[in-house]
Amino acid sequence: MPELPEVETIVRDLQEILPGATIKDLQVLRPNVIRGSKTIFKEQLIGKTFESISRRGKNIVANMGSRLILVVNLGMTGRLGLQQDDSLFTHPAIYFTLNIGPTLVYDDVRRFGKLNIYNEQEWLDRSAQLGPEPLSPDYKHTDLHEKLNSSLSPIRSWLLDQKNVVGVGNIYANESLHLSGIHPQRPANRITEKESQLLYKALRKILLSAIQNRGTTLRNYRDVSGKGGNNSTKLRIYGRHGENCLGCSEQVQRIVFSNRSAFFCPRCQR
DNA sequence: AGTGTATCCTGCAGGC
DNA sequence: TGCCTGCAGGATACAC
Repeated sequence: MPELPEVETIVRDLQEILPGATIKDLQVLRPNVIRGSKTIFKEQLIGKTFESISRRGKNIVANMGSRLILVVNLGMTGRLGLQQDDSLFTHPAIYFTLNIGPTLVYDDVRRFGKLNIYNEQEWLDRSAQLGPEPLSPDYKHTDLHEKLNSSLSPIRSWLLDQKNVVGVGNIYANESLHLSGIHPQRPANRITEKESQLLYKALRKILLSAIQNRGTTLRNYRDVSGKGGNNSTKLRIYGRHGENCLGCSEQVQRIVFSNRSAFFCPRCQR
């Protein structure tokens, strides 16, 4: 469910709440959302204090002190929130009892999300396998162009692969490709330098404005306080098949490849 | 090596 | 109403 803008919104919310909070107790109701044994997971986390919260791609990264890192990937329907109103959590998977404030809840309808504990080195290694952050000032359009050159895969699939660039999921891949006028099935290595520059700009613009709108809520996504994001009405192409393209009024098409829907305008995107 | 597909789950919308 | 099918923001193990 959540892509970079949604995870960024949650991380900013958590930064206001968690640093300094100590985990007093922990209940794992759904063991399949954690890697490894529930007993070890509890042993490692109970008594630890949240030192800082950050984001790497679609991962929420919590520094727990003692060189221990808790990494939360929300999958499709994962969500972190505070238990101020029980009715908000339909599928609680983990309860974190803190020394201050309400209980922190990890809730996940489909349980595709995962919580992982790493030591510092393990996380560095894992993080090194991920691609660059698209919003980092170090990320240049030439980085994107060079990497595109070595791949035959359709550009929409390429954008979803976290080894190439992190944080982009199906919504923002489709949105960026529409804004830059590139067909989702175009082989990555057949994107011209000029087009890759357009894609680079589109990607950053789309992600930044979605962050400003606190993310896209189609169904399950909620911020930490339980509110949906405001970006869904701003979508230009995602989910709009059968409607008119905003640029040229041609009908928006939907096709499926790699088991995911792609939306595009046959006139604006070649 | 580098891609595409099936799979993990539950809920919901739409067709009959 | 109820049953069936398809589809949903992600990541990964596997087959080619």
